[in-house]
Amino acid sequence: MNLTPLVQSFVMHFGQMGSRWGINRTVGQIYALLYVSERPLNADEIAEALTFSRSNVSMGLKELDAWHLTRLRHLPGDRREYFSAPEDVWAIFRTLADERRKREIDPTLSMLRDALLETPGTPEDAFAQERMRAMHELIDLVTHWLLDVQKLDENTLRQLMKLGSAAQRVLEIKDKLTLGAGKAGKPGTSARSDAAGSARPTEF
Amino acid sequence: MNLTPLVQSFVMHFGQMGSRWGINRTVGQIYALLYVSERPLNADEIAEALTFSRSNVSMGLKELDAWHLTRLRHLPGDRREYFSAPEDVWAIFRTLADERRKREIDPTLSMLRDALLETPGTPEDAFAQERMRAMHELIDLVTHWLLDVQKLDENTLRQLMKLGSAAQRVLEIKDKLTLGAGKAGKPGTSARSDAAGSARPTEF
DNA sequence: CTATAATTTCAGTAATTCATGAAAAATAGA
DNA sequence: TCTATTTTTCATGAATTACTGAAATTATAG
Repeated sequence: MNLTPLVQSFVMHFGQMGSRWGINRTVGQIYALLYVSERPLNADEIAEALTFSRSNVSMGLKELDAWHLTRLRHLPGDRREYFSAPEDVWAIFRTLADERRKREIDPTLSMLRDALLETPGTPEDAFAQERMRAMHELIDLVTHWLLDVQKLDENTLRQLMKLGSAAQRVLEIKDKLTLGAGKAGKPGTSARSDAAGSARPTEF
Repeated sequence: MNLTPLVQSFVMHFGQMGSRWGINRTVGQIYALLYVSERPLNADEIAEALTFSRSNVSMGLKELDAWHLTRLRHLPGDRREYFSAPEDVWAIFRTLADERRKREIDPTLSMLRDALLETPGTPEDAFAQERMRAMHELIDLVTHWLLDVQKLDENTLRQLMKLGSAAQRVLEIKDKLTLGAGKAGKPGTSARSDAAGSARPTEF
């Protein structure tokens, strides 16, 4: 297995960026290779293509598995394990968002919640707690919003994203429509429209 | 300067999470301390509070400055430099998003753009390039969307986020309104509504 | 301009993370 | 069950990153 220059540069890039993304070179390169491979690869093929030791590849695959970024399958008449990256880029995006949230956000939200339950003993504590409250509110809001957005199907998501900040306009439109709902709006539509002005519903 | 237990645990948490966020312990702790401090602190105070060497604090502050996460000021009659974290959490969020995009996304987008300009020499290259195209399209879409969203003011953003995935409903509402625009819609409003069905506008 | 205080740089060292090969464990066909 | 093959674990060394104290640089008050 020798890689074409195009694949080489893609793989190398993922290796180098790995450190900025919180994964190591090995893991980055393995993922990149699987992502652009048409067929699943076994660990030996990966080790050979990237000139990593077999054990290093094993560690890397384990790490990718922990991120739920690989699919494992067996080919008939071959007892080796074959790995591939899911093809659906939106699904990959969702997985990444989920995992990063779990690892990078949730622990902090949890810590902040605990801190906010404490009774401040000093004026400094009171100030610090107010800062933590502001941080918690923002993270909580953004996190839940992204969670909600993630639940949308690909087409709706595309539509929403192409809309960009024109969503602001949509909010204005919604307000207009809500105002007119008493006269002409449909009940199901107007019932939902109060979400913008009140607390976020726990579930959609 | 000795820290209260509440502030201690906040600072420690940022130190520990630092590695997952791509910053080191020192930088994380310094930022946490500044964030919950009512008044700006000078480097010696930070070094004492966190028991870091003075030079380590200097490095850490330099790093935070590179992230545009600190404000520097001078107090009258004191030639030392005093540091603080901006109070506006939304502004901090924007700054972080900008910096992470610059460091973690832009280089990859650039690499992908270059790769997509190449003429694939083999069937494997053609497949790999198609995968890169899919990745590029997704990252580009999400990145521009977040850029657009970031431009909204705090209140609009709050409103949008509280709306959550009910934004899907808003899209439906918009469609209804757009359909009815020929009869009742205002020109300025309906002119914007086609954004959802066409390419993303380059600027808002 | 000089003296002094404050900050930064940098070389050396400590600590952490990464990668390897050897050995152990697991898996599946015979 | 036994055996051959594949995968994982783990101790060790290599490489990278983080931290320190001393020296150099920069800034300011007089």
